[in-house]
Amino acid sequence: MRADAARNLEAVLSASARLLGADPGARITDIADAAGVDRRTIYRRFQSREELLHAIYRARLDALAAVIDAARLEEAPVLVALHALAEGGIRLSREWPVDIRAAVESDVVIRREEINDRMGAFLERAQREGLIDSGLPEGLPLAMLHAVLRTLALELPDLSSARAADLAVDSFLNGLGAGRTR
Amino acid sequence: MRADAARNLEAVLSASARLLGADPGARITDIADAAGVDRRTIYRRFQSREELLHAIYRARLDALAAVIDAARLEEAPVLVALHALAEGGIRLSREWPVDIRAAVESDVVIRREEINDRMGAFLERAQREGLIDSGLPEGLPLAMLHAVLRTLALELPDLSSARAADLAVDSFLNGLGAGRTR
DNA sequence: TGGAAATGTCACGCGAGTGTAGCGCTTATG
DNA sequence: CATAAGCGCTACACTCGCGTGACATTTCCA
Repeated sequence: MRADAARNLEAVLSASARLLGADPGARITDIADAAGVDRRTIYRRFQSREELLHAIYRARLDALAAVIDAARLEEAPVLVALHALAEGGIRLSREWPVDIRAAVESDVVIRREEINDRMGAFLERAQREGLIDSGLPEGLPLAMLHAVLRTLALELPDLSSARAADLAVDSFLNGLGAGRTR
Repeated sequence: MRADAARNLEAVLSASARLLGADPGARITDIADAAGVDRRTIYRRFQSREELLHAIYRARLDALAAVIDAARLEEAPVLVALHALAEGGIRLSREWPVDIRAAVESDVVIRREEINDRMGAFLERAQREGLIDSGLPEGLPLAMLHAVLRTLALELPDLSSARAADLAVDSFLNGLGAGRTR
C-alpha cells in the first residue's frame, strides 16, 4: 500500500471511531469530512458501512487483547495486573471510543465474550486472593470495572492515562469515601 | 382523554424508552409494534419522531427531579440522602432507560444541567462533611455516581432496587475491595 | 521522469424510514 | 344505546443516506 493511502486509512479509522463512538448513526459523509477525505475513498477500502464499523470493532478488540496480554492477568500479582489493565484499558478507550456492546457481528461477539471471560477469571482470582469482596452478586465486579474505566477514560479526558489508572484502581477497590463507613 | 387512549399512550412511552434506550435509531414501526399499536397512532400523539424523543427525555427528567426532591439533598443527612438518591435513580433508570446525554434540545439540556448542578452541590456537601474524599479531580464524584447507578440499574436487572441501592452506595463510597489497600 | 496507484468530483439508482390522507370499524362513556 | 373519540389499515409522496460508475487529476515511487 502506498504511504499516503496508509495515512488516509489511519485518518478514516480514527475519525470513524470518534464519530461513531459519539453517534452510532453518524453519516459516512461526515466521517469522510472529519478525516479530510472524500466519501468515495472510504468506499474504496470498505465495501459498506457495516464493514467499516466491523473494522473499528476489530481494531478495538485487537488493542484490548494486546492490553490483556501485556497485563499478564494470569501470572502477575493481582494488584499489578489490575493497574496495568486499567491504564491500558483507559488509553484504549480513548483511542477507540466505540461501544463494543453495540456489536452484533458474530465473530466480534465471540471475541468480546472471550475477553470478558478472561477478565472475569482474573477478577475471580482477585476474589480468591482476598483483594475483592467475595460476597458480591455474580458479574458485578466485571460490570463495575468496565464502568469505572469507561468513566475515567471518557468523562475526564484531561487526566493522563497513568493518573486516571491510579484513580480507577482506587475508586474500584476503595471507592470515593474519605473515611470508613463500613 | 379516553381511558384506552391513555393506556396506549403509556404503552407507547414505555416501549419508546425501552427501544430507543437500546438503540437511538430504532424505527417508529418497531416501537409501534412493541407497544401493540399502529404506527399511525403514535403520529396522532406526536407530530414527529423528534417530539416523541423529546417526550421521553422530559419523562425521565420529571422522574429524576421528583427523586431528587424526595431525597432532600439539601437538608437530609448526607448518607440518608445518598441512599434515597441511589434507590430512586436506579428505579428511574430502569423505567426510562434512555441516555439523557444524547439529548440536544435546549430545554432538555438546560434542565439536565440544573439537575447535575444540584447533584454536584450535594456531592460537594458530602465532601465538606467528610463523607467523600476532598482531593479528587473536579467532576469525578458526579461522573462516578452516575456510572455506578447506571451499571447497577441496567447490567444487574435482577437485583431489587433496594438491594441495588445498597450495593451502589457501598461501591461508590467503599469500592469492591475486601480489605484495606489504602 | 514516467507509469501506476490513489484520490476528487459529479452523477445516478436504490431502498428504507418518515410523515400524511382517507375510510371504515371498534370501543369507551354519557 | 347512541355518538363521538380513537384506532387499524392501505396507500402514497418525500427525504435522506447508501453504494456505484466513469473519468480527469494528483501524488507517490521505482
